[in-house]
Amino acid sequence: MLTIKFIQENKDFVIDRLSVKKFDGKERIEKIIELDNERKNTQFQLDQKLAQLNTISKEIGSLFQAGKTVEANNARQKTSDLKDEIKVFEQNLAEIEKKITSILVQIPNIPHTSVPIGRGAEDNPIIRSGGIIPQAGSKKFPHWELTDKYKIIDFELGNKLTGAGFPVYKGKGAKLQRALINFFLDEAGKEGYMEVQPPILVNEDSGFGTGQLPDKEGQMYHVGIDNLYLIPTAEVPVTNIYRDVLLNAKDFPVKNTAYTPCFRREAGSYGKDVRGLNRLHQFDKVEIVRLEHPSNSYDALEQMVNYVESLVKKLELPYRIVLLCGGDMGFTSAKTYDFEVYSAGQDKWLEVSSVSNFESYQSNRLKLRFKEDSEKKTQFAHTLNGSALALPRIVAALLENNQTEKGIEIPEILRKYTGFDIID
RNA sequence: GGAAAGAUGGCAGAGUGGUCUAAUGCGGCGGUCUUGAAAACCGUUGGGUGUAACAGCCCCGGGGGUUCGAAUCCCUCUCUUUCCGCCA
Repeated sequence: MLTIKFIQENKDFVIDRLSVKKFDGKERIEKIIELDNERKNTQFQLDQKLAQLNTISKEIGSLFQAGKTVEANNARQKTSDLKDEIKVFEQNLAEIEKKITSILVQIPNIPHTSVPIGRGAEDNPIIRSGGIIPQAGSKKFPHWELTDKYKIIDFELGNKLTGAGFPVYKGKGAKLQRALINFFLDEAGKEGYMEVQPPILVNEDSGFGTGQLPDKEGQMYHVGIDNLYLIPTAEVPVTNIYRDVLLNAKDFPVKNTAYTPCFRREAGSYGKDVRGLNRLHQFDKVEIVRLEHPSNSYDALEQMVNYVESLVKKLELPYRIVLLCGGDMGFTSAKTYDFEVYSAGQDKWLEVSSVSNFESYQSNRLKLRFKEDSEKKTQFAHTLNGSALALPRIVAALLENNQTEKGIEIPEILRKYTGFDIID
């Protein structure tokens, strides 16, 4: 979430930038400023009362030790009013703080000044593209027909075991999954990301830290009996490794990567887009997470985009990189690039990665700070992350683009991971 | 799942109701000495809030309570360790 200090000092700027995200924040911003002033005032009065009580208590202590019991007991009488007043201030303060937080978590991150204005996906500028879109010659089948034909992914079986959106990968289909995961992790390792294997269930604090809770609760599967959530992305556990951590400026960059299954309820999604591998409840993803000094986070974002680009190039997929406009951005992000690959069987661009800079929006929630050697004050670190990459749509594109009469050709780079050249 | 013990500063560890604004040791930082280093000695050493800067206030696992006063007593939750049970 945004810091109150920043809101206090940049009120009009914040309101203006929020409007780029199609968020009308004027009323809430003004309310927060008002409440924060009230908070300071209440805190000050409470502190004064506490100071008085501390003084009296010390006096009573020394009176008792000096054996002056009568005076001590007299002094004790005086504290009762003081304690009542303290109680009132404490209650008021708690109420004000609760109100502030409840409004603050409703306010999205403000987009970076380089984010274009726009309403939705149709307004996202294409930054770069590459690869060769297969020419329409022979008929290209959608992947759900290919997975059936070669018996590599069984959607019906998943329905039986769990429900829609939980496919079973079989034979070369399963091996392809494993190959992609290993390929992505190896590449991330070469790029300097340390591999971690986090839990895939997280607690409420973690969900809050990265911004899934409280608002997007319905997007996550919840294990009620233990009050834990299945992660929608490795971003959640990996970023929360650094919750309540105080780093040194020298520690940057901190680079982690993780493979995890991801679970999303996708409540409200239905229709054509959910066919086959396009939208699943459980899928595999390798994520990269990076912590940065604020002065370097936008360079880091470009580096991450270049890295993800290198992956789709190595997989020989036709791709394009779009910069999300204000209206299409996520709640917590300050700037996001999406990667889309072209999938010939559906004649569609499929989103396979989203790379974002959250600036200090997450670290404020996480209390993820750092300190310069020369300075006493701590600052919030910047957090960034990106998919590198999400598997299902990569698999869909590979199947649809690489289909031939003989079968599905595996890209050169993956062959040492799969152990086979063709799915037939 | 049952029983017991425990959770204190970067680490180790004392403190069981009133100079605890937490002893001591290690580590870190600065200095003296030295050609340089080590050793020794001296000093220093967290976070939050707040302020122009001080002051003040809060933090001894989390939350609540008792008391004029809580690291210390009570309740509760979480976690750790040991033993038992179960078990990949």
